[in-house]
Amino acid sequence: MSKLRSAPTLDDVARKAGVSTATVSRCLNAPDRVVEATRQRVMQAVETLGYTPNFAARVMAAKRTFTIGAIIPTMENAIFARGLQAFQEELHKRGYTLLVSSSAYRPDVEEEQIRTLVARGADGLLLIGHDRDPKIYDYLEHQKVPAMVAWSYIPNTRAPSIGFDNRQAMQALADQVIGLGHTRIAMISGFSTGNDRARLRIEGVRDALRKTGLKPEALSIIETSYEVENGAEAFAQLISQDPRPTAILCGNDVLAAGALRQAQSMGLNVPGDVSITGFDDIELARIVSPALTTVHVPHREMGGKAALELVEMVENSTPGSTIRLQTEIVERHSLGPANKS
Amino acid sequence: MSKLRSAPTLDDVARKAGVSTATVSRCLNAPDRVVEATRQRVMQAVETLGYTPNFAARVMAAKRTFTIGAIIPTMENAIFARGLQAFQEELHKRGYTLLVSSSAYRPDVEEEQIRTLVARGADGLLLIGHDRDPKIYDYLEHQKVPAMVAWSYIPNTRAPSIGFDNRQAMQALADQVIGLGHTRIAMISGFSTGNDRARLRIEGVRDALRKTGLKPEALSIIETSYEVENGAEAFAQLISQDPRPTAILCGNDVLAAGALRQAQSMGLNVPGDVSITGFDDIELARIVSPALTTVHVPHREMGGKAALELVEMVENSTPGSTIRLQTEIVERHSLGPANKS
DNA sequence: ATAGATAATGCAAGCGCTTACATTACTGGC
DNA sequence: GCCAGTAATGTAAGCGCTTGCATTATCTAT
Repeated sequence: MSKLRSAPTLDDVARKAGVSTATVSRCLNAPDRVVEATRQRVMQAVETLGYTPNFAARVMAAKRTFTIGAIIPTMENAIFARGLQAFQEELHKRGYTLLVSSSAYRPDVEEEQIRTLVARGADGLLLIGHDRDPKIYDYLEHQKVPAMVAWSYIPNTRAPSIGFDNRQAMQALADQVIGLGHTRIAMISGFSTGNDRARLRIEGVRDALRKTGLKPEALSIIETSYEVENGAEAFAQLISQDPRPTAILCGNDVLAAGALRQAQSMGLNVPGDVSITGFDDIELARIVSPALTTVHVPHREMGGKAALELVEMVENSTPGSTIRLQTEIVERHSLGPANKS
Repeated sequence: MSKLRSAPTLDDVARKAGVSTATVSRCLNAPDRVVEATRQRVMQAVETLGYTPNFAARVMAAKRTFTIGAIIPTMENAIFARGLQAFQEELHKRGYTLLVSSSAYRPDVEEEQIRTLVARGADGLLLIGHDRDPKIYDYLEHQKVPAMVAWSYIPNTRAPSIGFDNRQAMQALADQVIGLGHTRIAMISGFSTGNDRARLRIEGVRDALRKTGLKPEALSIIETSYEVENGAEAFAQLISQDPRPTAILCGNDVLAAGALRQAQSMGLNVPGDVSITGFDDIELARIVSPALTTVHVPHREMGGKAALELVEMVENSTPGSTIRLQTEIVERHSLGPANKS
């Protein structure tokens, strides 16, 4: 029976070049183990046949995929984009391919994605934040797939992490807000269950309040999902309180952009009537006006180092180290002194 | 020699359940071809062993990956995010997994990514825009990997596409601008080489100009890459012309946001002194103030339908059909009547 | 009961590659 | 020139799964 015309295989190349499949394989994976003349002949054959190695077969034989998986909560806004880009670039330099999927902030979806990625043979995984069912860490351990957590820094957890201290960073910002005379402070946060970053940022604000003798229980917080609309809505709700807050700290820039828009559409001056702050310092923070005073996160550095660290874990079976990055407050124009009215 | 403890295989499950590997395989892939009692026993074994099928092996044996690849120009802004999300959701419903990578608008990178995705056995590919080396289409054809183009609508091309008529959409917007009395019009576009969307949008503006007897050659255009900064810079350059343009049409919302910011920082009122328009209607368009008058693109619809269409091509080896979607102009506040000064 | 049909299961041949090991082709030192 | 030593290449055994076909168990209608 004649073979159907289909993608050429190693065998076809070998036959065409008059060598064994082993030699072809070596040409592709370890060119220096093959003499010049042969290599040329083989490469010639590869070229004319338009041969592309079959990934699955290669993986199967070599037990390595050179693939790293990453699961991020969302792709709809730019929060993770820049860091992920750096992650991918660094990975690429090291010969790895990145597989990305997004979980829409849903733990069940995340778990499914993790399993999918593992089944696909990801050599390692990048996860965002620490909070997740411990069973998942068990599973990963059982499958011997190293995982690294990013966007968070918490030592002594199941997985090593690279990130910043969300709590401390937010506290520093709150300190500054308080220093400007604000006492009626409110907060718009992402949902804090299952999201250590959101949770710790809230704690950070409470810490700052406590430090200056303000009652942290009095802090009114609205938790919502990270969308502009929701930021706007939450703002409307908070600002209608009596007495009205003079500063509204937002869990991220997206929420802050929403709050800002709402303030403006309500005819409120920012920061004259009310101050608004963000977190992350994504591009958006500089686009809105007034530009957002926010916490700058070293996205690219985080992504790049995460890649290095993860590759190290994969290749040398090391446990991986936990790295703390610094954030800094970037003062722009959405935060001003409290309006003592 | 004792086997190293490693992930359990089909064989392990089969042995544990006292059946053949074929039966286990069927339990997993076609449960109704196996009798209840056996299935339970097998599932039990799967459970206790913590078995996860090996993807590469499955692919190799089944010649199908249930994977679709997508290569988008960038993940750094939200232009493709929403559409891709819809694409992914629809794919997921149909049992497919999406692999995404970004090419940073570079043809060479795109080509490499295409090859990678094909080598990984993607059953189909989603590409953005038509413009690319014909060799790539040859390659795809040779490898028998169906590809669908999105974000563009051009009939009778190498690959079927789903999208909108960029030229006509931009012309409609330009018509409106002209209708408002603008005659000195400038444009900030993305690089048009290798980017049919950018190219056609420019043509659209020229068409509108021509239609009303204005000279299309007089249109000054700055081409730059799609970043806020560049939009700002281009704006500064265009606005310094004498006579100064009264309307600046931007190739997308990101560029428009940059232009807007620059206008404001130069103390120019938008749209009082100069009108600015965008394209795409991403979230950003509603966040900036004044909110952008722009062209609304049905991102989610496009993504969803692209998925349907591509799956159809993959599963039934159909050539795929080309679908045209409608855009509409959304009037917000960055476009106003020409200031006859 | 029993032949004949049908459902459930098992057997075993690949899928396309990598790689340990075996074989063959070159080196240079004498 | 010959031999040890090394470099280049070939041989073939899997990797873990799916699936066509063969076999065996179960059912239906007489």
